[in-house]
Amino acid sequence: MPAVTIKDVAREAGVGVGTVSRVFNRSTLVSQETQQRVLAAADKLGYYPDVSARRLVKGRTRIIAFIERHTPRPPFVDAFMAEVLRGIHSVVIEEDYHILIEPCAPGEKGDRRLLNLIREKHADGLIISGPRIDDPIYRSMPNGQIPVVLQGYLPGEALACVDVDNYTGAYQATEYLLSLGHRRIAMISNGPFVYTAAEARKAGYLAALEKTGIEIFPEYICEGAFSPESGYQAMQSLLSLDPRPSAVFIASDTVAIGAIKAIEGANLLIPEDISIVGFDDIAWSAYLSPPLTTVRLPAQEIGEKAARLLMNLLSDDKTVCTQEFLPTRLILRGSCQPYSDNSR
Amino acid sequence: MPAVTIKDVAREAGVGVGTVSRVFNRSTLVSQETQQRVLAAADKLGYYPDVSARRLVKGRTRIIAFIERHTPRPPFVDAFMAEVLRGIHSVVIEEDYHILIEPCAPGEKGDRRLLNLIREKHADGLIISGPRIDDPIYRSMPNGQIPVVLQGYLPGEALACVDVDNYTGAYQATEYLLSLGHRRIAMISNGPFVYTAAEARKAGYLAALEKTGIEIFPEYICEGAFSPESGYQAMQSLLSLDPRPSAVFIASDTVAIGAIKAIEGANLLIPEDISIVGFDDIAWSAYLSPPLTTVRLPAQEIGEKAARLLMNLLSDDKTVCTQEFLPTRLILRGSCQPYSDNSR
DNA sequence: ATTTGTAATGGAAACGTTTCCAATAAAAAT
DNA sequence: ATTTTTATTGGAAACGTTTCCATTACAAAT
Repeated sequence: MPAVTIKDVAREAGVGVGTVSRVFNRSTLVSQETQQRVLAAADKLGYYPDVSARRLVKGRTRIIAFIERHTPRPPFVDAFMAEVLRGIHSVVIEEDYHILIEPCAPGEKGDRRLLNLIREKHADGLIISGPRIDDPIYRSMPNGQIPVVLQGYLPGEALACVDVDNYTGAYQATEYLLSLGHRRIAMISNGPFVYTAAEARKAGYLAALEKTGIEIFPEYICEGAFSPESGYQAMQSLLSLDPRPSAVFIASDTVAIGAIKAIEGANLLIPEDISIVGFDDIAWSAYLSPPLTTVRLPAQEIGEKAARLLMNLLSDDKTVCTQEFLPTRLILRGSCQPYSDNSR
Repeated sequence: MPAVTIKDVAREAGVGVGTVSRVFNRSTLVSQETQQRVLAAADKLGYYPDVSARRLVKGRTRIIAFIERHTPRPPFVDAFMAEVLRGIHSVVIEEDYHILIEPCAPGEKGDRRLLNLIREKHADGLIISGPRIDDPIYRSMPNGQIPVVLQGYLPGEALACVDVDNYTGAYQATEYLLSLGHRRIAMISNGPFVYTAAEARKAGYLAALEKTGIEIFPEYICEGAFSPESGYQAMQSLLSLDPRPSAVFIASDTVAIGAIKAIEGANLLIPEDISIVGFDDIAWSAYLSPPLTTVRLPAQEIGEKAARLLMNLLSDDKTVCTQEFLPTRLILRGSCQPYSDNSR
């Protein structure tokens, strides 16, 4: 059974192909009566326009690509990413766009895949997630060829982007620990500092300490790697320090879970011996014991904003390339308490 | 700057368009020499074949759609889903396929979206995730129009599918609790029983009990709803029972987290007062306290298998519609202990 | 010398739309 | 009555590929 095309419908309805096309594009310049006839014919024949043909002639795909540009290992794992995706989807669906997901880890292969995506015109626009400071791709990208919005932030690039305000989030978390009287405050990053989010959170942490005039110990700053395991490791090294920190700001709840394990393993109590503030407010955080005080980020909203921005760039190109930073919120739960000298 | 097409390359290289096309399709019937010339010309002009045009003439998109057919609420949230997606991606990328993600919740809108996806030829094949028993869509799907593999299982449908062996997983989990001497074993499902996975896990649980000849209390069977919150609720109702269960099989780690909270809230200890077995082995499970004994499922492998199956269906249509059920593995950790009469 | 076979190539047709231009009919303005 | 405008419509051209068929050149076989 060969596919039924627009010509079949035209013949059936006794009209020209142009008219059929106009009907299906909700063009107003076709009389009520023929419109009925065309629709009836299409229905009878079971006609649906072929999206590939439409794309060819229109030069538009109505597809946006979501580029996962994280390190080779965890492309989709992040529950955060899933929520962002949900946000994106909820807005593009309104405009009848579709989403292509493309994990393109930095490196020869991923770079080529990303570039080809643009050059072969797979999508009309890109949302790039998880940018790294050391990523040279933005320079080699066919310039201005395709609208891009960064989900994240890249200093120095004139790209539209939406991100959570990592700096302020970290600043407030640290400030909160300071307000509880803590002075030996360590930090474990969510991931390597080549990720701008990790860097920004560290900067917020440092700024809060500096403002209070507290000396900064380099050994108090550890690098996580997105996993509980990395948090476990980092916390162990922190616990071996003398004096050990009385509080730790951990820039990822997932990493924090491993860190908590390490603390328990050392027979220390949270928050009695060590206070903890996390970051992300994943679904599980409220159910840890004690419930984790953490920085909540509007994951879905980030996706929505990014998508909305991209939609704007796609419809009228005179849109300026905005940079939006969405506010976080510190969620107080049970993993912190005022400083008291419980350390050795 | 108008896009450079195959004609430009042909002119530049002094050959016909057919030849250029052949070069780019790695056809062997073109001499080494012209091949060089064409490639050089293409490189000079910066030519890349337009994917839409190619799709139109080939009648193939080289896109597969991943259909999220869960209930309206949580389309992407599941970390499990993310891993499956990763598995899918890792195999389709080898064949130069792309992935479209399409949350199509059951209902008028989602149904139409799913159907249009097929009828407008957005993709060559479908992987449908999260099937529900009560989903009528499979009957209204353009029959045999498009290769489909189910990520999950739907009894009675002659569809290719790959799923985890939920039944056996649940059976083994329950059997384990029985072997520890427990007799009052409750269960909380991962989600509503219209989801085949939830149903199968319940069946496995029941079968284990029946085999041991244990009376089944309907009040011991609770319905979760994918969230920690739902687990919290369910466990509270379980704890109010008299006698309360000495062990609970919870068919989702995420749900289990909420349940654990409820147990702690009642000032009971795991595993001293209640033993717990979860399901899924999410990243956090090993870091709970006590570490959660749970049923691990090969999430990524499911994605790989499903994708591989779909690739087969796409390449030669004589492939039979296989049904694969991947084995689970019970991971013993610290949330269970032999039965002792700690209950009131 | 002629025929046959093979490898390489050019170019038209086809894929299924949209869009533009011309044509027609009807209505309005002169 | 004639011209101008407006509302519909038909259909050719275009979008950028692939594929098929015909052609050419040349080697091999007769």
